[in-house]
Amino acid sequence: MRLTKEQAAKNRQSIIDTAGRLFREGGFDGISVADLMKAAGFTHGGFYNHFSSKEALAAEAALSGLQRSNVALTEALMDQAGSNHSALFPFIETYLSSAHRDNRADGCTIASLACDAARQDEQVQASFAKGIDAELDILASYFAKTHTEDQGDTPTAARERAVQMLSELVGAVILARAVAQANPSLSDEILEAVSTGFQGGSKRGRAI
Amino acid sequence: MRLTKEQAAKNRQSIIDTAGRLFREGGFDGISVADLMKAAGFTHGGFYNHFSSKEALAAEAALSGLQRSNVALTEALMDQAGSNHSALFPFIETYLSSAHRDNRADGCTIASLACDAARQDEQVQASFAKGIDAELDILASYFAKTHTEDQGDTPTAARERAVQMLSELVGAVILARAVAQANPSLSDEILEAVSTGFQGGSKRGRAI
DNA sequence: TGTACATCAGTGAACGCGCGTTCACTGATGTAC
DNA sequence: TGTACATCAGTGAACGCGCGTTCACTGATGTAC
Repeated sequence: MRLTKEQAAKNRQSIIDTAGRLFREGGFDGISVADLMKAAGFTHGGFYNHFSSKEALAAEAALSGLQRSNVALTEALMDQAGSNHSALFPFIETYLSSAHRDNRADGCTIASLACDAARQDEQVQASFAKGIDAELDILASYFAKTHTEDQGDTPTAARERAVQMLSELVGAVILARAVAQANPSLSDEILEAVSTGFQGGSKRGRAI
Repeated sequence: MRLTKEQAAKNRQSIIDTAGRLFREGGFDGISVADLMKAAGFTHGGFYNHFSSKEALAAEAALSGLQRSNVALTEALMDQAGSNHSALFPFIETYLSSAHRDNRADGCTIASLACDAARQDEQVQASFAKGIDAELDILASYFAKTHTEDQGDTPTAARERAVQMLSELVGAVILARAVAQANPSLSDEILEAVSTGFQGGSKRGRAI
């Protein structure tokens, strides 16, 4: 039953993609290797032909998920580069939507798995470090470009704002998810309050 | 070997406290009932004399940990009520310290377990909803009291600011922990950037 | 207050179960000649 | 280009292990009379 190299590589990527979805949904410990392989359309015995351990797959799946989001963010910011309004608005609105809160499998890898990452080994944390650092660079370069004249963002200040914004977005989605089943109105309130803050409706003057 | 009612109640609380520490450290799935009971000084067989399931203990431990933090926060804000500077500064500094990042067991229950809460049953989420809502009320009433004259915070705006601040603080600690082992300088940068924002050093005018 | 019995927190062995990982095997692909 | 053999992705049974939970048992406490 040996497969072509291309097919084997496709299957490997399919396992990584499926793992990404299922890990985001249920956590690294919430899905077994056997169920994971089944979901990808294989039996579990072949797993170790592709990965040295479940943890190694976790690191690859995390990196893949983070990079996919970063590519999408970069494209979204380029699409609207010439627009009057902030190109970040649609991204923020989507990120803080109830749809994103309610669909972990297809959502942000950071919001789903960052808590677990604190307890995983260095391989997994290295994926998060790479993905988060890249996302911060994307956001910082956007801030540096769009705000140089009127708000005087130095590269340092732009990076600081990127860290602050990512922290707030990630925190909001995590909080909203933590209470979603028991208190849906609190969950909605969290998403809306943070969204309002970024829309410039807040007294804190945090309009983008 | 029957114990006095007081001793039994003490033992029960001891299990809850130990569970809180170990759950924050390793996640709800990261510690077994047997190890948990051992850490509390008992054999595992007696567990079900106190709790109907591991999940029920998780809900109790989460609520207990959240309430403890809320009591501490309330006291900290009262202690400094007459001060010139914001009474929140010390809280924020402690929250965003590397000591807090590196000691999950004794730290904030939200920052440690909120991601996992999204995947737990409604009992656990109810604990988070109760604890988070209470913390938001504490912060909001602080904002409403200290900023009424000069910044015109309505109760609604105060609550919004509470949600935004808690999201950013929780998000920052989670991000910092996710990359701590693989990229310590990125981890430090995250804590410092968010701390700087709250100190009013940012261009975003977010001074408390 | 004293006695007899029910209660129940604790012990430690045992339960079934699912986990991550290993293994012998299959057979089409890849490669050396 | 054709043939012979090595490679390796996939299969499915099996491994040891730790998990959450249950159980029979112990014996001091709590309670009814």
